[in-house]
Amino acid sequence: MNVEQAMDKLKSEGYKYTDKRFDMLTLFSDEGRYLAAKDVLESLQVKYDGMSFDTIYRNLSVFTDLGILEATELDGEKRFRFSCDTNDHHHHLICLECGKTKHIHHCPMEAAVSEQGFQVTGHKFEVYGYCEQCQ
Amino acid sequence: MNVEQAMDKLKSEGYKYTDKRFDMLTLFSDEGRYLAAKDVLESLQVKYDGMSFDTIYRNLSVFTDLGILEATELDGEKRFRFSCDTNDHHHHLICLECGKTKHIHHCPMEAAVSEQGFQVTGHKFEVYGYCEQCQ
DNA sequence: CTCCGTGCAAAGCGTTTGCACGGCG
DNA sequence: CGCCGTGCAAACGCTTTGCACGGAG
Repeated sequence: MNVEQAMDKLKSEGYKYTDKRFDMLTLFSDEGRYLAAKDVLESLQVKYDGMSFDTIYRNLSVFTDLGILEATELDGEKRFRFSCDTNDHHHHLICLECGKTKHIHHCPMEAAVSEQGFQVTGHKFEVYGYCEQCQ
Repeated sequence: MNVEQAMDKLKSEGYKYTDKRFDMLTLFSDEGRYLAAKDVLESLQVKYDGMSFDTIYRNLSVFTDLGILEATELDGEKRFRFSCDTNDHHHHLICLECGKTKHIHHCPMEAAVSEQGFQVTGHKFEVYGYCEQCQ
């Protein structure tokens, strides 16, 4: 998925084109890492003067609902990243400093769970630390 | 670790004995599952009329600092459970309804991470779903 | 012209903190 | 009798929501 495809998806679902949505998606596409709402605001308010959290949050929510972004939560803060190819199930190494990620192509679910009577609906495997630049 | 050992630890670290602390620890010991602050309040305010979140949060913080409780975060809410034996590294199946947990004795870290240049400081592997009773 | 997207403001939720008092040691 | 633990109240950070206006289609 790239920015154009994401905007197409928006339109096909009845959402309108706006420069701010385009710029938000471009930001996520360019960065390719987890960003918090405040990171998005910081980036966009350079260009848009009155830009506030409301629009950010509302659009993040729209994007996530449409599967354009994927979300995780760290230290009570939601973070979002451009959705990776969903056909390729994987997990992330996440840098606690800059939010950059690396893929982990090993999913522990296969080996881990042999529980009877527990209906699994989801799982989370994340490794935290510091990337080469941030150490 | 049991309640008595936990209270001893508190004393040895210079913290005082209070009924509320004892009851909080007893609750966590009895339940043996993840509880949110509001769950603790709900349980203790039956016995203590003016009981408020302040004490809960402050003591949860103390307990966690001393390693008596372990914490995780789910849906923007901190949850705590009586610390399992720390010698036995493991992860949890967590019921999204009642918070009950089962241990997963397989840790994915060994198999997963062969990244160069990434300094790993922590990891999280949790499986979510519904236990037999809550399905 | 009709809604959707937006900014503004205020509220929401879980959590944290300053203060003064009361109780443990 | 000193200091820690507590309740009260207020503030906090992040997020969500009601409202009215302006811009996309």
